[in-house]
Amino acid sequence: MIGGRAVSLREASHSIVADSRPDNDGLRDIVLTYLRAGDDIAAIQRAISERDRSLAPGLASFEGLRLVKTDEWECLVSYILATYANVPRISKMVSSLASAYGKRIDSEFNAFPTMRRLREASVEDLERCGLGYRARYVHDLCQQVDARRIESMRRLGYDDLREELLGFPGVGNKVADCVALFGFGKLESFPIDVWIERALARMYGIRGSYRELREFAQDRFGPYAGYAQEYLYHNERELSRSGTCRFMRRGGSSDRIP
DNA sequence: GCCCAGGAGTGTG
DNA sequence: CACACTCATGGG
Repeated sequence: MIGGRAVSLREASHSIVADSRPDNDGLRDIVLTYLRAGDDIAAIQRAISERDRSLAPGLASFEGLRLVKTDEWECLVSYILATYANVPRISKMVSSLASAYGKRIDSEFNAFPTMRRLREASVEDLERCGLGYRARYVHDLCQQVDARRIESMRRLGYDDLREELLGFPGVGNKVADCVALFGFGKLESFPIDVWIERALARMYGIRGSYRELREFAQDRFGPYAGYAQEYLYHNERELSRSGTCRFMRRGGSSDRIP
């Protein structure tokens, strides 16, 4: 809401970023950093369209859909929790951890726990937060990661970052790519979950191992594959929920890359 | 009650 | 490397 008027995220981002009044600088930095307001969506969509003409017609309607840039530690733990769980439950696990170990912000909200604080939790403590078998992963992760480790990982390129993330307990291909994309801002990362598998099979008729699908996607979508993933993901979920589909199947001659 | 969830670890072929 | 099986639990 701006001035009591409902606006799109795109318009809100523009208004806040354009407003350089001193008392708005904090909010401006937050929007720039965490809502990626500096990303040139038009240029990104153009780059994706040039690589895959079949996506061009649908992309414009996703103009307001943005990637987020979250805290690396929070992102890492959250996606470890997200394995084999649905979204409402993931939210519940995160808020339970915050309630038990996070700094109190107000009567109904706690910040996500710091590494140091969460390290004090036993496996049993974490299970009481509803983590299930993920409690062991988070507990072991806390014993082998600290702020300096995360800091050093910020300087890595996508491939090296991915390898290091895969060394953490509870981190496989999909989680590593999600943390690389949303936590470390590697826009070439293309996380593949069940929805993306469905999208790639439906639209391109391909199936395969994680590596095969990832190489296909990165070759096809290029340095902004992460944005392409976000578009494909939401389109596939919309298709499942309401039957609407913004992207057509490939197959015509007009969408072929010369 | 039943089925599924924005998967990962482990063991085996 | 690819597959099958198991993992603990809440939501729909």
